Amino acid sequence: MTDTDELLSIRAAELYYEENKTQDEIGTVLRLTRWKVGRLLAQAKASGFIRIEIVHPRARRLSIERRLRESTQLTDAIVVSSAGVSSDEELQSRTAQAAADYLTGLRPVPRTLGISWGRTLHEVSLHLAKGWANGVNVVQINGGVSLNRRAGTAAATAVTIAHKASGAATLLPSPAILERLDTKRAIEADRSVAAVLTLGAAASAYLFSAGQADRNSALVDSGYLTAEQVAELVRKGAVGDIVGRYIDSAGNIVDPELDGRTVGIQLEALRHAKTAIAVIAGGSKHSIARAVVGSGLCTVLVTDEDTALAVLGDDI
Amino acid sequence: MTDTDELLSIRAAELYYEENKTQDEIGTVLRLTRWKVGRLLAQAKASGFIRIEIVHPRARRLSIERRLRESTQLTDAIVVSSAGVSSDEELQSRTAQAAADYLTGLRPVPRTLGISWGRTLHEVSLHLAKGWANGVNVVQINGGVSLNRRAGTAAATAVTIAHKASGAATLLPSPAILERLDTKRAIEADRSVAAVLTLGAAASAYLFSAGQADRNSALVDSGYLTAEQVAELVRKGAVGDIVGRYIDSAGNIVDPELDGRTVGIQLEALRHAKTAIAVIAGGSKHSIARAVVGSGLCTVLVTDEDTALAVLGDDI
DNA sequence: GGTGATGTTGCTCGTGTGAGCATTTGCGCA
DNA sequence: TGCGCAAATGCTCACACGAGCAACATCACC
Repeated sequence: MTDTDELLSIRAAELYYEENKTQDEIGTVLRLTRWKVGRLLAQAKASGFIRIEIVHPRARRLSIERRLRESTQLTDAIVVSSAGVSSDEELQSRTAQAAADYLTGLRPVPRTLGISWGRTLHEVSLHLAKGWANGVNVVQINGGVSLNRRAGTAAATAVTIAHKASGAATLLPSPAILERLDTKRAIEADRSVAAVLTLGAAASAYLFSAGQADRNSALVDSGYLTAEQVAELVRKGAVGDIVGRYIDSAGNIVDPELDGRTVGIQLEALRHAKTAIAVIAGGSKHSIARAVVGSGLCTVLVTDEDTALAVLGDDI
Repeated sequence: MTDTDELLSIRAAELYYEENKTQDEIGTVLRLTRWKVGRLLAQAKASGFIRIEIVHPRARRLSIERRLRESTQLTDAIVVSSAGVSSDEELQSRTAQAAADYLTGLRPVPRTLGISWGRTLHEVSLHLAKGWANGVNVVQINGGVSLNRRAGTAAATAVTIAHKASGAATLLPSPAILERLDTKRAIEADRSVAAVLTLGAAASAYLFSAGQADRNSALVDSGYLTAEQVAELVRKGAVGDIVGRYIDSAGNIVDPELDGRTVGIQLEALRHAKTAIAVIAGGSKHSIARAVVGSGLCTVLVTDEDTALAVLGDDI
């Protein structure tokens, strides 16, 4: 009997959702009472036969957001739908848009916003509307001025975000990673750098992205690391980087020596921050997203549906 | 204003469809009146942002079926949903199932059912339930007894369909295509063959599939044609075959000489039949499906969603 | 075969929602 | 500035629908 009922529920669902018939009409067609039809439809829904998707670049997955808030220590989660998305680029664009939206609606409005840099953050800056806030000062929290032709992207990101909020941008005039520890100590000791780091460590909110640990990493692209060095980090357990610092799946620094040569705020500053917004999207960033959320590096996660499910452990 | 409205309609849709909130509740959250929310939802639906799919192996696409009935001369159309289908095999299986269902529900129950043979038809025979009808006699309408190890599939199909309907199967003891015209004439003249052909030409209903014109054709597979011969047929405009006869996109015989050596009922028998059910599924059969429907070779089409859209000319 | 437990069916009632209409708002144009 | 038109808004009404309940069928078990 259950088998016939299942088939009937499908026939009913077709008439209900595709043909917009009333349950009563469906009852007439299928020779059922109107209540039976209602129950069949409820059954079809409960069995997951009815899939309702909101196909729109700005659609979100509220149910996943709720699950994230409930099963992690995140105070907030923004999950963009991946319905109808083919490319990773589109996914990143959607996520960046969502991050811009979130930032715009953030209350209280941060006085100082600490930001990292990268493709994702840059896209966020472009998606922000002019006047998204009034008087937010932006400060870079990790090094990374131009080593290559990508010149100025990091700076442009900070300046754009600040400019669109009628605020000022404070840049961190330092490479991301230095070759020698004492050089790093020296540059950190420099007043112009130290002041920025102090400012960054005391920001009222943070906005940062994450990099995956592979040859496509932004740090490799920018010339701070070689593909081989990253491969070695992966061998040591690295899943990706946050503000230039490589972490393993437990959120721990993978290579203390390398980390010592990395310029930027400490991860602890993020861990203790009241508002730390991580923007992470794309299939290659599932592991790092998991590590970031799992180890409490952010209070807010802005991501795509698939990454969110990976964080929740729903994928296999 | 339209832009904000679009965004609002998405937010409303999320709350309505994902969170099962009432329009009134949504109004409270978004600071809108309950009527505005209703209008936003209607707008979201009208704009196609809300996609409702019935994910089930036996789900059909009634709207496409209706369009087919309206814009072609088909008396009936069965279109199975391709939602959640990954492989062509699954699509064919779903379509075969639907064909079996249709045949079971066919009224008046045919006294004699003319059938072709092939992978698809064989699958239909397997999907038919025992006792799907009572006393239907099955007759093969085109030649094709075993030339290779696939031995007996054609016969098995006919016998299975007949057996499950407590009827008898009449096999056509002839190859599909003969090498010489006079051999074909001779075999046709043989009483045992002629009787079957006469019976087949007078069947009360037909059930047949179609083959695509490429190297994967069943006729190539069975050894009746070489891949080169098929390629030559394609050059002449062939899009596929029906009951062993290759036709072009207009439904005309492509190669009269070859057709003269093909044993089976004439296409005209199908064109004039009261009930001619074509079962055609899979991405490679779009053209042949189009040709069959366009040239009136069937009165009923059982197919998959994508093929149906191709027949309607919705693809590009 | 009787009896209780469980699931199914038919129904009442209240609520959510869409159609249709009155009213207001916004906007172009004189 | 004022007028007229169109679009958006607020509302009434009717109705489709789900929750909850009573009656009934079904089945296991004594």
